[in-house]
Amino acid sequence: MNNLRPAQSIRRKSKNKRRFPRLEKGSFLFSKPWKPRAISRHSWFIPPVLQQTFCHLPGIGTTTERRLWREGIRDWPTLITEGHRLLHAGRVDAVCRVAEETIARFERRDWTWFDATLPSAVKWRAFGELGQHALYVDIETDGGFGAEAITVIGAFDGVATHMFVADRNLEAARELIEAHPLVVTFNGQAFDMPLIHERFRHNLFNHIHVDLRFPLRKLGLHGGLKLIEQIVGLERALQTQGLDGWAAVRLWQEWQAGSAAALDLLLAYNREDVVNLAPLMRLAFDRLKSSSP
DNA sequence: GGCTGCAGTTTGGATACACA
DNA sequence: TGTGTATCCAAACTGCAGCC
Repeated sequence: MNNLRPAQSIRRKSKNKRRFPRLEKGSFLFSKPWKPRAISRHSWFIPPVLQQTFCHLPGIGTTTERRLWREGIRDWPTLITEGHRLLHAGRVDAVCRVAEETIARFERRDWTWFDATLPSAVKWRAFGELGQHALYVDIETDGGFGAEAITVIGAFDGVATHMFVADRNLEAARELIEAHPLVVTFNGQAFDMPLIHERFRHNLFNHIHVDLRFPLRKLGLHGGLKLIEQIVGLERALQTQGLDGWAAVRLWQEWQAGSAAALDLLLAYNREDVVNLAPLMRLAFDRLKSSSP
C-alpha cells in the first residue's frame, strides 16, 4: 500500500534555499545562536513540540505516536536508535529512513517539506519551534476570488503590524512572508494562502502554514474568527465592531470612489484581524499541547 | 506453510465550514 | 455564492502473532 497521503504528496515541492533566522536555543538541532530581536509578545518559553512528532512517518499514526511517547521516545534520533524494539520489523527501515530525512530537512530549515509532509491536524506543533518567528497574515479582497482580487494584505510579526495595499505596496508583502518560517492564518488554507501563492507565483515560499480554524475547532471553538474572539474575550475597537469580510469589500469600493476614511477603517479592521491571531495561536498551542501526553 | 484474528493505518466519499 | 480544505466515518488494507 502506498503510505504517502495523496493530498500531501502532490503539494508544493519547493527547493527554495533561502536562509531564515536561526531558532532559539532549546532546539537540539540548532547550534548557532539566533540574534535576539526586539521585545516580543512571543518572548515566553515555548517548548519544542514539532521534534516530538512522528505521525508523518510511514506506517505511524496517532495511536503509534502516543505509544512511542509513552515508551519515552520523544525525538527523531531516539526513534532511530530505539524504534526497532517498538515498531513492526517490516516497517523499521522505512520509518528510520524518513526520520533521518526529517532530521536533515530540519537542519536545512526546509520548512516547505514539513508543510507538505505533516498532517494538517498537527501543524500547530510547529509553533513550538517556530513560534517566535511566526507571521500572522490576513487578506482582504474586492469580492472576487483570484490573485488580482487581493486589495489588502495585513501581517503581524509579533512586534509590529504591516499593511500592504493594492496599487501601492502590495508586492512588498512577498518579502515579509518570505522572511518568516511560520505563517498563521484563519481559514487561510482555503482562502488566504492560495490567493497569496497565486499572486506571488514566481516565488516559492519556505514556511509551514498553520490554519488556526482547525486547531481551534478541535478545542470546541466553532464559528468564524469574530465569534471566537468574543468567546475567548478578545475585544475590538468600537469603530471596527460589526465589520466583516463583506464590509471590507464595501470599504474598498468607497476608497476607490475617493473616500480616504474608508481605507483607514479597512486597514484598522484588517490590523485587528492579524493582531488577534497571535493570542489565539498561543491559546490553541497551549491547550492542544497540554491535552497531549 | 496456511489460516485466523487483531491492531493499526490508509483510502475515499460525503459533509461541514468559513472566508471574501 | 463560489471556493477549497478538513473532518468524519466506514471499509479496505497491511503486518504481525498465535495456532495447527
